[in-house]
Amino acid sequence: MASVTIKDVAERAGLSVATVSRALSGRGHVSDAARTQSEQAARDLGYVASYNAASLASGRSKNIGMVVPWVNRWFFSTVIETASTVLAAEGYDLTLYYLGGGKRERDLVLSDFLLRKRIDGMLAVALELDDAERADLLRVGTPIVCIGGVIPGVSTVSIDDFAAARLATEHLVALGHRRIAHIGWEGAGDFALATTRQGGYADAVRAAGIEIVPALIALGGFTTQDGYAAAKRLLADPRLRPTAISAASDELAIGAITAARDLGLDVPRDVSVVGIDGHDLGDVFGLTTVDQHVRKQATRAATLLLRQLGQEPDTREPVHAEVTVELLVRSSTMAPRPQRSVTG
Amino acid sequence: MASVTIKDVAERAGLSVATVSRALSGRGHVSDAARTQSEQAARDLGYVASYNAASLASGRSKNIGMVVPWVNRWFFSTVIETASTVLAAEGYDLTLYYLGGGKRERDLVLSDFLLRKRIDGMLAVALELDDAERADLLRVGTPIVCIGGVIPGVSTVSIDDFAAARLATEHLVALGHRRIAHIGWEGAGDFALATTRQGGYADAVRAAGIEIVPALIALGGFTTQDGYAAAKRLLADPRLRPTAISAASDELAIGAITAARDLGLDVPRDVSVVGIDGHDLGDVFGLTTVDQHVRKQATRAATLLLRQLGQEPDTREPVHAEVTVELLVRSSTMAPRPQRSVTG
DNA sequence: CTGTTAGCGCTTTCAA
DNA sequence: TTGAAAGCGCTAACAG
Repeated sequence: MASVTIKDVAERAGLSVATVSRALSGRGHVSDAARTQSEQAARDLGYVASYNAASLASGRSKNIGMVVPWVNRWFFSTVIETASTVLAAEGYDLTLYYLGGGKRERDLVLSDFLLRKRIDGMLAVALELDDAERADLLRVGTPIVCIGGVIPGVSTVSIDDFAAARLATEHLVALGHRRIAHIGWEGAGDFALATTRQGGYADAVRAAGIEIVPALIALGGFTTQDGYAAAKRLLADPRLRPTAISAASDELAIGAITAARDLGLDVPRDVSVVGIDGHDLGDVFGLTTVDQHVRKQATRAATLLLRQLGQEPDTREPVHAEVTVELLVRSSTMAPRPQRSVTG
Repeated sequence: MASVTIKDVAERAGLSVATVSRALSGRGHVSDAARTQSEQAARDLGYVASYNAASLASGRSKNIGMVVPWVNRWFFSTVIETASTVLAAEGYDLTLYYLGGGKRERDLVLSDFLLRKRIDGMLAVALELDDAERADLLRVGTPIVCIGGVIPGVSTVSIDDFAAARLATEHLVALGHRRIAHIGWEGAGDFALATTRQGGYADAVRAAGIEIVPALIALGGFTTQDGYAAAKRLLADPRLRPTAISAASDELAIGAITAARDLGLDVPRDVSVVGIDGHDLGDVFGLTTVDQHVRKQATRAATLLLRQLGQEPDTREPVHAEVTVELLVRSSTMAPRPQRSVTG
């Protein structure tokens, strides 16, 4: 337990503590001899530097904080895995701040945990802040990179949600669908409709000269279960019965496919379903989707954050990187069957 | 940036640094007056203690390390969310060590990251170690609690995997099934068959006087895709065609259900499927399963770890807590239809 | 290139 | 109950 310190290494190597520190950390110039001896001594003793001491002295903690509203959803767990891998390769730890609890937990994380100088930078995943929270965070001065959501004034990696949903919906329109439902969630912020997936759906529908039917828009949660419930409502009601569903995420879409099957409907013969994500399970469900290249987004975000850490605080500038999405056609979409009558 | 230190708080409160430290951390006795003043001054100044400095001085870091082989699988993400919530409530951060990369990343985590005195304790999720790795970890002396897997000599929260799989399979046997397939993965360790889900399956089958057909046992990966592929193989081959499938996890089971549907088979009329987990999606798929109460397991594990941190190092003793599983019957299982002929 | 010397911000004896 | 003082283990000027 009385762990071996840098002092022990220095003694064994016959060097000063400072030289060993330089040799092992790679900061400052050291002779090859000194480096070799230091490394040898460290290895002999099984020396592992204390992060805390190093952090305290240097102000750098080699730790990134990641704030997530969920872990148990594909987008988030994929971002976590990817970012973790990228960061670990550069010697960074990843401390996870899960906002899943209530308002109190959230406040605690935002006001306390993140300020304790434990992290060098922060990856904010789909984090929506009010003005006060945002101001608080910015004041701290730690570099932040957002992914899956935008915080004004902060570096961001994202896709064009509006365009992604429009693309998905346009695919349905191009196949000849006219009664297209949307399953999604409420957008946040003032310009929600202009920037969100719901907005993209509406835009594509309108552009096709189709009237928007509010009853065909089901806004709710994010989970597969929510998608299942929404689709069941939509598809079971003979007055609504869409020929296609444009879902705001693959999880919602998979729920919709399952609901359709449970109603005895064939996908895509009776109803087409398209999602957004590029979910790993898309293959199994034959899901046509708009791939948002999540791993690429996460890699970019982590890389960007790392780069900002390397820059002087005052040279850091908010960067916006947008990843291009891609339509991935599988077997959950096709042209609608000719309908006898359509009840509006 | 020039952040406010405990010294600033002490000055404003008109107290010594030592007293403020005691007041704010709750260690040692302080008068009510001193406590109130310290807290007030801290609030006024927006003081947040530096974890690093506190850690260095006290040896406690208020940080738990969690080692996971996956994030993007239900069991793991659920454990992460649950443990994170429990730990945060006690003021602990959670640093995630994802072992997803290759052998090199794994070694790095096990030999470096975990030894840097950044964590007070460790939650090891389904971590399988060889003897050398185990010895290394134990030598460090940080309290460890395992979940979803056992490390000899280390505190563990788990279920009885063997019994869970036997229960699932017995349920099929009781319904009258005789051709029961198993989809799972290779067990590790010497006593694999005696302690794993595959073993439990085999035991139930044998106990029913049914001969074990190796071709009905599909061992492979852990994902829904793997379950899908395995089931498709099993169900498409007329020489094999089981009337029921006992899957080692709900994800495999969901894959199996999807495969069955794609083959035009009705679940449960044509084939029954049972899983193990209590997956959130079980409802949507009507999946009969053996609920292993993951959130309860995770809560126990986190609580147990916290308790061990409170004990003197030499009073700590490995504890084994076993959570009871429960059969949850939904609509993916039923009695087999009378068969004309069975080709063996 | 290397050693000496101060701390980093906090906790914790030890006296008072 | 409180304060003074001595570190925790490391890094970062500053000389040499």
